[in-house]
Amino acid sequence: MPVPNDQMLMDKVVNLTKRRGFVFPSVEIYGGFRSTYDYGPIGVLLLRNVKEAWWRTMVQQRHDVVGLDAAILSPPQVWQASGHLANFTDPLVECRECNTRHRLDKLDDPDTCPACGKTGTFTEAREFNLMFKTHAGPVADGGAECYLRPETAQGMFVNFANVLNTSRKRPPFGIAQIGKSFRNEITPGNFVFRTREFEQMEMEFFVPPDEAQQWYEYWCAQRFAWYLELGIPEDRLRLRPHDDDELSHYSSGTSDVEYLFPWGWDELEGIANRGDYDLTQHATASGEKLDFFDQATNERYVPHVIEPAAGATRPMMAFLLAAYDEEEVNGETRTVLRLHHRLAPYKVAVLPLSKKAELVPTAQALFEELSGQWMCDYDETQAIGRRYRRQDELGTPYCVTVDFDTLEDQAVTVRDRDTMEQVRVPIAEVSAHLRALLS
RNA sequence: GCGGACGUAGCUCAGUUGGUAGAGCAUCACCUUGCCAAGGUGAGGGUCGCCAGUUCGAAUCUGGUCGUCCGCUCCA
Repeated sequence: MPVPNDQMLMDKVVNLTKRRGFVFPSVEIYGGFRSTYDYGPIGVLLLRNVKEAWWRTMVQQRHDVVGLDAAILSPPQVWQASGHLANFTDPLVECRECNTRHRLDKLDDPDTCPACGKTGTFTEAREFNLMFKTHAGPVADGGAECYLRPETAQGMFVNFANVLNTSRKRPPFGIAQIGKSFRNEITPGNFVFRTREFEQMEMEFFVPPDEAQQWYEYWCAQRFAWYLELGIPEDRLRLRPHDDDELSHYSSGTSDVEYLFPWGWDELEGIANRGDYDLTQHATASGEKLDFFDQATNERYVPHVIEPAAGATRPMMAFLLAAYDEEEVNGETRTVLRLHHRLAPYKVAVLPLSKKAELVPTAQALFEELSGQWMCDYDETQAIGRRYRRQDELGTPYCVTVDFDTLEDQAVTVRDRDTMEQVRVPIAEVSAHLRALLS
């Protein structure tokens, strides 16, 4: 039965993630800490799989993209050059009359509230810098000031020359990175959708200037297809070009991949044409040459950049919401996460039909063998039907059951999560059988 | 941050006019069963978000604080 994509679904999924150890609100024993979440035993597997699926398509399966893992702490010069110090600071005022908040720099009349039309009701303007500032070294004086990165992208720009000189790549080529970023969001919320500490999956693709538009279109299509391939239904996914007035300070063109969340369309990923903005800014600020000399054409140019920038936890949420399903089986509700096998926390669960002594050693040996290839679960408690339900809720695509016949025929039952069908497979062939299914 | 609503076991909730906490499900152990949330017997788990105050006495009243949700705003 289709589950309506509404607040009820959101509640069910959030509830499931807490109940089954996907996500916990941080530091609950101290009352919680706003806008931070911890990923539990199951959630850490799912989140890693989302990141691994991204890395696989963006780095592993490409000849033209290499990886990077840059530092989170960075000095003010980087953010001065990138424009974040100037553009990530919003002067905000609040209307005392109608309790709305506005960006002072976007108001036509700095004294009149656009919401209620009253004049002179604003509070003093307050600066909201979205970057976390801290101090490197033991003394917290001005000279030691540094920032937690608000995006991973600058690590790629700052290392552009390093990568160019060591990787034997030339435009068009990309640098990809997965890592934590930090933004002092005014209002976090919607579970893990907007948090102050979050994980990004970003790739900067450096291209000859005259190829920028075609690569921009290429990456829009490529990224859109990625979500479809991993199980997001087409009617809940769209590519939306930004209007001119919502473009970031660095972008000359941006499209968002959006998912139809229970609260409406919202962003999973942005694909931006950053032009030569970043490399030029860093070249000017640092005095280093950040360009490319093309021997074939005898031309020197500053590459333009196409940037697909995704969150990690937003897609994770979208995959969970899209995978959540309920169906009626024997008068009971069966909750099942129909996650793509590449995303499923556990690929296989090994379940001895009984925990009687004669079945356990065989089951455990099989578990040991399969665990060498995949993240597997092992469960011998309670009735078999209940254990299938537990695995269904975690999205485990295959269950392998060792039963009393196994002792005779040296074969086990492989049960499919989606169809609930079972096939008998000789123990010696289980590994290869599953490998084919999970490829 | 401002405005509104809310905060009792892992989950869903009871808790009467203030008298010092209960149920179902879940978890764990044992018995029974043996392929789709079976049955039985037990067990663990809550200073009622936290801190003060009023009171002989507060989960129940008051204040503060933390957190959650919605709106304003921001964004991967």
